[in-house]
Amino acid sequence: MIAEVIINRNAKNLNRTFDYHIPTKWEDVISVGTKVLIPFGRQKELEEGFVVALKEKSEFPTKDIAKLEECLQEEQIKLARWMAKRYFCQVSECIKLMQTPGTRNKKSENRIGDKTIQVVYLAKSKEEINLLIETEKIKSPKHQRILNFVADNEGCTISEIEMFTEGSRAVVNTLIKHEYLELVEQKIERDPLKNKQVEKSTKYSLTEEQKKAFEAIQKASKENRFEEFLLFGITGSGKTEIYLQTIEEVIQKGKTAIVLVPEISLTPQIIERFIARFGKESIAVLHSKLSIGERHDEWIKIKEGKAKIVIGARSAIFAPIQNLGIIIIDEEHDSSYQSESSPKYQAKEIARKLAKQNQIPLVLGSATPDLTTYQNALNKQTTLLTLSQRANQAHLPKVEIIDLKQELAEGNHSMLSRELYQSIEQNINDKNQTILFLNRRGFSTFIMCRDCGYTVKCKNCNISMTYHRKENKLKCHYCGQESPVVTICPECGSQKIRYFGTGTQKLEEEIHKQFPSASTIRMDIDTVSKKNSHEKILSDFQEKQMDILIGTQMVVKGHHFPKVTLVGVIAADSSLGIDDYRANERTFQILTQVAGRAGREALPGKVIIQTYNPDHFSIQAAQKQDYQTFFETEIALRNQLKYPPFCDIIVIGISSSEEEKNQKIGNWIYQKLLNLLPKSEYAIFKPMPAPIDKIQNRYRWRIILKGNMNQQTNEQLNKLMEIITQKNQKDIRVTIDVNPNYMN
DNA sequence: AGCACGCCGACT
DNA sequence: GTCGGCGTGCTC
Repeated sequence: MIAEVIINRNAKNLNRTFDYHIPTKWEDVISVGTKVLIPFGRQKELEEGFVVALKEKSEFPTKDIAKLEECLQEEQIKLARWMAKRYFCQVSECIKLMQTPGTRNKKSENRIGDKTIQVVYLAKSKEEINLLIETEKIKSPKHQRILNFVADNEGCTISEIEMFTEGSRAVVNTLIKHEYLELVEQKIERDPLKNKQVEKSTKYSLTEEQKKAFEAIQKASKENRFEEFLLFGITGSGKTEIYLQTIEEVIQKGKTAIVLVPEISLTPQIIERFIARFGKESIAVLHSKLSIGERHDEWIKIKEGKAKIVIGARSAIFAPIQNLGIIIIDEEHDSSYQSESSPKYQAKEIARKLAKQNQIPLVLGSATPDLTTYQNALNKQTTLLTLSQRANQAHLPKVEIIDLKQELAEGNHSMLSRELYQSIEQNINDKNQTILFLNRRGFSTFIMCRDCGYTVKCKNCNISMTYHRKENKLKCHYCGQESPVVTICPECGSQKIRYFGTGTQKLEEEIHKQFPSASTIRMDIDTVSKKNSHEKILSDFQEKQMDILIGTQMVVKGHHFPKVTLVGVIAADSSLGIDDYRANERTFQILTQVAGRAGREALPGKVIIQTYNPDHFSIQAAQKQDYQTFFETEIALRNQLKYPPFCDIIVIGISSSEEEKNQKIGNWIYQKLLNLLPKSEYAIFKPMPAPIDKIQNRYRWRIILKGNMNQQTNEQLNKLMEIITQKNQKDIRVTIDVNPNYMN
């Protein structure tokens, strides 16, 4: 017997199968999905691969498979191969998502910089790492950077740290390998749910609406058939209770469940509700803040069938769960379900595929559904289940829109309108809590010379630098580059360098100036990057009764503060001006969510939205919490301009370190596309520089296609990619993105 | 990706 | 003559 094997490494020209002979003793053991070690080329070490097909004969002289290891399911291999075509990536990249974290061959692991990073490292503490750096066992600055980064991420207690270091740079690596093995044997105790002691909760009785929704899902589940549901309910309408009761039924049938939640709202509160109902033994949690080791343990817990419910972010859809009974995707409109790095998969799509395969229901929940999802519901492809009442009878907050143009005209140049100022003051006096939302981090968002118009940009990226007051540095939010503060114009020598634009840091400072007695806490990427700090900020805010929480997107998702009665949106326009077909949708969604944060219990809530576009329909609809009107206006626009769901936007991105190369290959691809695709079905736009035309010293061009991404086109684009890979122009990278999250 | 081969210039 | 730097091409 011959096995077709895919090498477990993501090099473009290895994205194909190789034939290997299966020794007779293993003929019964090896099947599609088995992980094998094989001799490859002239390499001394065995290479890791996956069997993706079996056959009788090969046209090549074959080598023998040398070793077997744990395996994936045939279905998973099929899914990976399908994904590679669908999302224009390597099969091995997709398989990577399905493997137990931490078990992957070192050689095939991530790359940082341009050298292969190889060794897995476990250290007991940050001190230990510092010692390694001091004693010069770790020399290169890259090592140091990685170590610092990892140590920071993991916190500095007895924790396990993954570290990758270059090739066979001997000393460090042997040392590291040695300790790795030792510590694996010790099996450090780790449990992401360790601190969760929650009292058992019981079912709530459902309202009529909830009951109807519950029963509809229940019916599909009982009949063992695929059906997609949109559970459309405003904040507080009791979606979670429906999830819980549906899952309970599924588990009673002896089946299991996957619950996807946006990364950012995978908060203790959500997890606690599940633990309270089902107990923590039967729950596995997967999210990006877990260390590799913790993730590994959760994965094993699922694989061994101990966990019946998987709660996790996007990638949890690949959890190795058996006997799946339902998939639930909460906040289904959230952009984090689409991966932004390769493989650029959409978790909703994968979920749909799995649900069909297993003949089980798929439940999408949202208060502000994705336009495409709602359109599907209207077309009856998806069953619409509406929850129109707030279950706890809390009132909808009062939402006011403040016109900042008018504020300016009346001489108020501060970032707080008079109305918002007074409301905050009132709220502080009443000892109630306030959330202020501003979707820009840092202090000042751009820096310009008043005399010559020069703006300070990142030297690697064509992007304005953001001033961070706390570190007193300029930072590039794309590549992380830092540079010292500029006071004299590098172009004309003028001293009239001015800092414009407001970020969360400046807002916090301003609040301190205006309300010196108020206690504030800030939450954005800069303050939550450390493990558990997200959790800590939220609990500090709640328990220490702080007056004001200032933050970006992440303050608006999935938590529940009974004492927050005022929410202020500092600049509702920040997401409107972007050249992106989803700008209106994003604005509406985020404003609606923000509004949902205020007044969730006995206390009435108030929301103040400051904007320069008070008449914009996204903002108007958000004020009234009126999804219908928003949907009707926006869907008409999409139809008129031929944007999704009426069409797919296919972005072919080209990047290289020399702009001329982009232009050249761009024109070549453009010509190919003109020949390949039927003119009547596709609008093909000429190659052009991308809106952000340089990131990390790479120039970026793109070609935009509008049309339906059908199977035929998909195949043709895959063929095109193959030709491009074969031409193998080093330094040039070509990517294909279908309906990307961000058009930059 | 990794590894060898081969071409060419530099140097004991 | 031979050592090593890098560009090229192949791996079942």
